[in-house]
Amino acid sequence: MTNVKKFTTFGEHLRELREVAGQTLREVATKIGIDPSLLAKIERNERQPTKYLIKQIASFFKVNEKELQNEFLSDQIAYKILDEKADLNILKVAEKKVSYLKTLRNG
Amino acid sequence: MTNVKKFTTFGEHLRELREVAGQTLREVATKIGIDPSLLAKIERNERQPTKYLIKQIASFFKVNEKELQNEFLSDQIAYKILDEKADLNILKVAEKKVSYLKTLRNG
DNA sequence: TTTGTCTGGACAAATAAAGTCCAAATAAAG
DNA sequence: CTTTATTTGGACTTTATTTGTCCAGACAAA
Repeated sequence: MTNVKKFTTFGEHLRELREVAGQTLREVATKIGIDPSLLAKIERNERQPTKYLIKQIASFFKVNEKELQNEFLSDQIAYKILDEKADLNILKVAEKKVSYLKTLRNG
Repeated sequence: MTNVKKFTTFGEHLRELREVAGQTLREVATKIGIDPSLLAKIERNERQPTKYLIKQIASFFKVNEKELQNEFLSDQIAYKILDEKADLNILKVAEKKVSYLKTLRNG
C-alpha cells in the first residue's frame, strides 16, 4: 500500500508532505503566501487552514484538493468529539440525521 | 417506546417540548432570559444555543442536560457534513481519528 | 377589527479564529 | 564552540463568524 499512516491529522500529513519535498517552513510559506509561523501552527494543528489555504497547499504539493478538504473535515469532527468528551455513538446519530435532513430538504 | 421521533433536530425537539408544555415563545423566552425572537430562531435551527442556554432549557423543561447537549452536537456534525456536501464515510474516518488522537494524548 | 403569537431581516455586540511579529529555543553547519 | 538557519511559542492585531436584540410585517384567533 502507498500510505500506511492513513489516519494521522491534517497537520501531520502536511508536515510529511513538506519534509518529503525537502523544504523549509519559510520556503513553503512564502510560496503559498503566508507567514512561516502560521504554516508551522497549521502543521501542529494549532491553527485551522481556510478553504483558500487548503487549495494553495493542494496545488503546491500537487495533491488532490478534495481529499485534503475531506481530511481536514474529519479532523474537525474528531476534535469536536474529543473536546466535548462526547461518546462515539454520536457519530451514528449524526449519520441518521444527515439522511433525515436530506429528505427534509428534498421533500 | 417513549419517543418515536428520535432523529429530529435539536430545534424541532425544543419546539415540541414547548408545545407539549403549552407555552408561548414569549413565556419560555422570558423565563430563560432571552428574546422571544432568539428562541424562535433556535427552534427553527437558525441560531445555535450556547452551552448556557442548553442548561437553561434543560432545567426549564426538566429534561436531561447531557442528552440535550448530545442532541445538539450530533446536529452540528450533521449540518457540517451537509453543507460541505461531504461523503458520509467521513464519519467513519473521524471515528478512527478519535481513537488515534486519544492514544496520542494518553501516550 | 383587535389582540396576541410567530417570523424575518437588519443591525449591534460579543466571541472566536486567523494571521502577524518577534524573541527564545533547538538543530545543523562551519 | 560559534555561527547561522529553522522551528516553536506567546502576545498581539485583524478579520470573520455568531449570538443576540429590535422592530416591523405576516398570520391566527378571538
